Amino acid sequence: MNSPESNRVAATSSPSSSNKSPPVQESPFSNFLSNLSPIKSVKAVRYTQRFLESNFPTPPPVFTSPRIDLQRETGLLERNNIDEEDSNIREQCNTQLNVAKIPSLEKEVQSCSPSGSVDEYLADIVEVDCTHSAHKQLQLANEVSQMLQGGFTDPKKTIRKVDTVDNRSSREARTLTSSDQAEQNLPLTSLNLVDDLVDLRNDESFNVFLKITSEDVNDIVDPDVNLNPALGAQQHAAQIDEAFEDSDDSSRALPKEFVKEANNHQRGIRRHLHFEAALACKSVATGDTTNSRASLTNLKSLGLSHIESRATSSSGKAVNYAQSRASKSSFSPFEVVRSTQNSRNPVILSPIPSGMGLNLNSTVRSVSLGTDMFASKNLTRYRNSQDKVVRERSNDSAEDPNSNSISAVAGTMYSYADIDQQESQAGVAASSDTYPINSLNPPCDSPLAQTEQQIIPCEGRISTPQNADSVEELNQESSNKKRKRPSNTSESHGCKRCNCKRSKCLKLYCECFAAGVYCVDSCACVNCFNKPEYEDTVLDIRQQIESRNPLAFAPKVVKHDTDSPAIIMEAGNRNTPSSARHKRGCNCKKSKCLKKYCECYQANVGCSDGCRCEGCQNSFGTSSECRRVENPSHEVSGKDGSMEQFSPKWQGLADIRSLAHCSGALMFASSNIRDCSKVSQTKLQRGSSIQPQAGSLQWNYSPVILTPQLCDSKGSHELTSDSALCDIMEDEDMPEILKDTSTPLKAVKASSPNQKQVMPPHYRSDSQRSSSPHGMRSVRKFILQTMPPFPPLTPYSNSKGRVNRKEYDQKDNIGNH
DNA sequence: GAGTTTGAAACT
DNA sequence: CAGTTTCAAACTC
Repeated sequence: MNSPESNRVAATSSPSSSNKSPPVQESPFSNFLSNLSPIKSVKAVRYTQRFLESNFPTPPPVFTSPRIDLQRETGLLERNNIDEEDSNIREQCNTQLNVAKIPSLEKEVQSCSPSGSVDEYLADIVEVDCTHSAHKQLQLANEVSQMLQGGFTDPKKTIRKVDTVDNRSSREARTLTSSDQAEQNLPLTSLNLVDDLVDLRNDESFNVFLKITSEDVNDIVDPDVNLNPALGAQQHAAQIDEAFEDSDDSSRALPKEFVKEANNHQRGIRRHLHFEAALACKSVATGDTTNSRASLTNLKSLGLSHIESRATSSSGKAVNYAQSRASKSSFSPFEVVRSTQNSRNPVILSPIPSGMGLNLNSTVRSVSLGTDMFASKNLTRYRNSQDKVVRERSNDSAEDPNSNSISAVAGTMYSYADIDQQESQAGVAASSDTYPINSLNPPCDSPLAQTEQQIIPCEGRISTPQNADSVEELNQESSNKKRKRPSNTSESHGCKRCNCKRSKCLKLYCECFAAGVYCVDSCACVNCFNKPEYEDTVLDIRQQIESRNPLAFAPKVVKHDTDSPAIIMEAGNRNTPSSARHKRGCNCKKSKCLKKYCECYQANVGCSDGCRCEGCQNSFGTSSECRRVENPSHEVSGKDGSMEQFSPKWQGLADIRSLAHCSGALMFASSNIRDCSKVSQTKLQRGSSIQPQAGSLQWNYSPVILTPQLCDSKGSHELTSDSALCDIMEDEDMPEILKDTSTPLKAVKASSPNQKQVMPPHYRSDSQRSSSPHGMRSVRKFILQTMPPFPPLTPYSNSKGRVNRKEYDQKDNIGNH
């Protein structure tokens, strides 16, 4: 093999310990994984410790030693904050028992946050959340559960360590970690541990443990449910639903739909999460802990809620708090997770399900989140699920959206997750469906899929009821689609299913890999290494690819930023996102950009000057008058000189977006960004009532069409605000990386920074907003996520660019009028 | 379902 | 950086 990965593997020669080899392949990768296993071990140890600490306020004194030893063994020094976290956990354990303090605690955490800017921005959200302590309480419990769940990625070695310390603790730790069935498949050295875990499931003590974890919550979760791998997702949902009904806390009672939806959703998200977690771990392994805040930013860009940001910004206090709350949580995360782990699907089950998209790939990797990152992820997941539930509930009650935002139920999601790979796949599709959009092209399939996944993963999980329905349909269908790529259906359902034969799904040829998701069982790929078991390999390959092209995993389609709420509103009926453009542009020769060979066409975006296509007849984006203004000649004869005046903007925008993704970590480092977020938030709120719809592009960098309204006074107003934002962002603290206009195409020549400044809060699921008043809040989160993408292209972020922008708008107005 | 076409990705 | 090869999706029959 000449492939990079093969070379790498060769370089790292260690005896293959893999008991689980890829379908056909033997295992150079196993060796690779084995070499990387220490990283996992460290991570697992840490989380195990956390778990123990949270459930046992006085952790075994010996416990720290193994960890330290492990660190030494692995040579990982990224644990600088472990002690800090430990102290935080202990400290919080003493105070967290009081549920009433939860809201205040979070606030406190915020105040303590070094980041300041972001935290401040989030503060208002917290306040809202605090008003609903009941939901919050449940939320925290779920968060803890999820965190615990996600934290134990590689329990095997960790458990070993723990066993030596404390049998009881280790036992419990196992329970937690055993949740991942996938682990059994991992080519890790401590395989025997897996067996123990399996046995543990049937062990009485295990049930006891589960019971203990759930006692505080009135035994909401039935251990049997969780332990029964055969249970279908609906069964789990039903059982959990019963649990809720039984719960004394009315706030915990959730509609079954919520649970089911959450379940489906979770499964869908799972694929995405793998990478995230892996990336986080990878970052940790690299020892880059200098910019946890930036990492947090990345997470946010992936859809993290403000909770996460709080947690991370506060040096993981929030997380620790959540963990400490684990014992108190109404839902035992472990239980839930365990049920998932018992599922048949070894591959899909991810120790660290995360709701984030892959954009972490580029961003997270560069900046290690360390422990905080995982915690943040978990929190994010949890919160998203909560949002989802809340939203559904709000449909019935139409109450304050914000208040619901934190209601806790999310934790239940995991109990349903991953009955098997098929379901998992369906879940992915579901998650995709949940993405904003009325997908003409479901997120996962179109080139946008990548973008969507990267940006909205978490958001997408907040699915609307109809999404849940579609999810169920997908689940049913998925079983029949396995190993067969459904013609035109995979895309329609927003689920990526590759068919790779020779790339091992470790190249961008693979849609799954390119989209930053793991392949699922329904994929027809051969010798696939794009699976959680090989996350190290995947991450390594990804790094290699990114080393060649930092934007390789950036969204291929970027949206034009002029979409203010008003614009979005106006553009709601459009399905030809003229405002979106392909990052690099296509290079079509024969398809005339009228077939899906063309990435622009596939993404439902119009070609731009960045494209090098011949005989372009791309109809996307040309239907709108603005599009014609933008490129009068493009529609008929393809690109020509006439586009020049506008095309650079698009390209520049795209590039900026991409850069933002790659350097998203840097975003939050700047306090200015916070300001921008605020502004954007304002905009968003104004447009929160928008009914979006239309094409798949709407979400994410959704291609908002430049409608006449876009150009009118409203648009101008927005632009003005944007300009202000631009000024702010330009002036200070802009990381060089963001300033760097270099892109593969280097197309950002004269693009106006203003274009980018406008936050597109709407790429979030429009359906979500339309269906729920929560949309506003969601948008807010999204803003936090996406604000980073507006780095000023230094040379061009000047006033001139703004002028150009205005001119552009004026043209649009003229063209429309 | 097999074969062809196509263009992105990877390679040289 | 351009040309070539590889690859897998899209498409056709």
